Amino acid sequence: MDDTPPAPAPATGLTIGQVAERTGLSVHALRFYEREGILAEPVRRTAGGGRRYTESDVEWLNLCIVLRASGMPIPDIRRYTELVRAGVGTEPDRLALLRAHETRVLGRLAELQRSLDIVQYKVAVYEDHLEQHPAPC
Amino acid sequence: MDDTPPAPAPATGLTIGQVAERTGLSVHALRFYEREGILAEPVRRTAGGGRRYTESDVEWLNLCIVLRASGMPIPDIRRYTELVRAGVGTEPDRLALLRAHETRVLGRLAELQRSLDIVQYKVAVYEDHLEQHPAPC
DNA sequence: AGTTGATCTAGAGCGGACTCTACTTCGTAC
DNA sequence: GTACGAAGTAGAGTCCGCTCTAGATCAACT
Repeated sequence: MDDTPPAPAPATGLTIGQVAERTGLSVHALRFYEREGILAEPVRRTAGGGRRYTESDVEWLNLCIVLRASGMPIPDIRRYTELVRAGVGTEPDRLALLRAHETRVLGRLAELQRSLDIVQYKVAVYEDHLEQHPAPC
Repeated sequence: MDDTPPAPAPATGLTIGQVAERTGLSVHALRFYEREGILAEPVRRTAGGGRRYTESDVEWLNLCIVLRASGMPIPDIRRYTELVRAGVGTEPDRLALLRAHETRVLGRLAELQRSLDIVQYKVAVYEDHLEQHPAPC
């Protein structure tokens, strides 16, 4: 019989290249993250084995990027992902994990700020110095 | 002739262990930093080859610690150290280096703050949620 | 003289987060 | 069909900043 379905299902979703472009992650990093188990749900595949990401995959990745940018190690992101996957009932644990991270980030911010103060102090000292002893020669 | 000098010269200065204690760096890290050439001046040695640090070595190390804590890579610290060692005339370069670092730190602070905002938003969402659907039995 | 315990050097090893390689396969274009 | 780029896998390699090991030496104490 003659059914020639115009590529129905598999054409849906974003390729790994498109997701790389949108998120700023490399395709290598995307595959790496998947192997590390930090995607909320398994990525769908085409018949040929190609990954097809949904918009919500991209949103999840954006969260992962934020967590990484704020210094959360991959194992912690994995733990959080697992809680989300486990579904209803894990909310208190997720909250605890996020709160702990919040605390770490606040600490890091404070430390950075302290260092910045010192750097700025030194900058000011050099500026003063150079103002009084301009171009040497 | 009965001179029993009470350990005159070599007894001066801090041992590597003492410096480790004061700075919080490990003795390994101290030797590593020296190899990396980020000490302002060569550390003095006892007859037997043991390192003896001065107070100003410790001060310099404290600066290095601040620079590291604010994310300056070791090669940049080395560059700064070299400028300081080179002495008078390198002040403009040192200032430029510190200003560049200041800019990076400011950027990092902004990025961290953005991430923190998102984390705190999520924390708030979970808190709300758990307030309305308390302990799930 | 013997036993600690701290230090020395040179160099290997580690943990984290990717990044890259090698080689195969898919899908579309000509 | 064949040529090409994008994608697949498994696993090795890279970079950074230490950290640790091995084996020798040293200073002080008993």
